[in-house]
Amino acid sequence: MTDKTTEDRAWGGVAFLLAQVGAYAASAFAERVSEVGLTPPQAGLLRLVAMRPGQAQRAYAAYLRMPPSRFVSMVDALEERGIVERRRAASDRRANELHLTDAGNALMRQLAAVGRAHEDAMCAALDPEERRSLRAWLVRIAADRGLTPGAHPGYRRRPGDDD
Amino acid sequence: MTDKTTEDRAWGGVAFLLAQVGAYAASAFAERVSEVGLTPPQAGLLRLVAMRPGQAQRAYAAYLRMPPSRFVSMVDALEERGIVERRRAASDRRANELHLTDAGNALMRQLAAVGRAHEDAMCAALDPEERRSLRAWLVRIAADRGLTPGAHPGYRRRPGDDD
DNA sequence: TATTGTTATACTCTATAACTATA
DNA sequence: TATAGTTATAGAGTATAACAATA
Repeated sequence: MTDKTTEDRAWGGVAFLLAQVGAYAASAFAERVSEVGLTPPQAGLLRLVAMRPGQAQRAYAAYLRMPPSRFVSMVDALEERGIVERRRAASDRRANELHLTDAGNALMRQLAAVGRAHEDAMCAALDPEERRSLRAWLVRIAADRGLTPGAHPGYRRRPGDDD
Repeated sequence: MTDKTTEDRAWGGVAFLLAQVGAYAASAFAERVSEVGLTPPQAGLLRLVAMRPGQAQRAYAAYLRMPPSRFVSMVDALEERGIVERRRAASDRRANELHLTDAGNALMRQLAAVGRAHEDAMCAALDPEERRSLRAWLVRIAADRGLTPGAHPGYRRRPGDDD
């Protein structure tokens, strides 16, 4: 079943390769962040709160396209570990604004290191110039397909909404 | 929360973009093949049986890295619809060899058309030369990371096995 | 009456492992 | 005793939708 001289054609087209390599990238990243005690969605939220602190939960949840039920338990876990903090909004006492604690900021730095290592591993087969071009094309495709910067859609999104 | 002039940096690195665009590619493909009444794994199996007919189930399952339990119900569904056929192997009567029926071959042609449409949509933002380069780099990355040609790992694979 | 956050429930998907028939 | 295929079961993860507090 495994030819040593696998035909190039067997790899399939760009779309299939994107799905395959993308799934691998997600899986490998999950493994790496688990060593810092985080799941990929948690890491995504951390990054988001670090970039734009003090927003209401629903804003983050909407941006990450995550249902509220899932989002709440995620914040619960991070708050129990003292990474993230909920603060009642003064203007609207229903809303919870999210902030990173000092521990959260420290974790963010670890997370950044993990991200760099992952990035380098994924791009190991490419030289710096190829790496830049690849990134530019991926951004172009993502924008063309109407994806949200920094938001991992996962598989839960209904395709066809904009396709 | 949504800047009109989103900073390029907000898209993240190559690894994140691969995961994001890859998830989208998988999701959009799932939507397309569902119009032909198939799930993505079913489409993958169909392609595999078309390429190498007459192998035992366990060979396909192993190649697709799919647990037997999941594989059996998948074949059940395809056989009930008369797309795929199980034949007892003469040499080893425990084994089931898989073959496409005429209907299966016809469906394969539809599937090929669906695949081409999907491929074109995913690459709409790229010119032909960029498209070729992108494919070559993705193949290089996939090979470098030890991925199997034509096999979609999904998220079920234990990362770290070869990372 | 609508909205923010929360909780409860029900459902889908998956792998694990027991089982059968051949070898 | 080991292996191909099958079936049963239990667990994780998810979304849907009911709920409480505030607007």
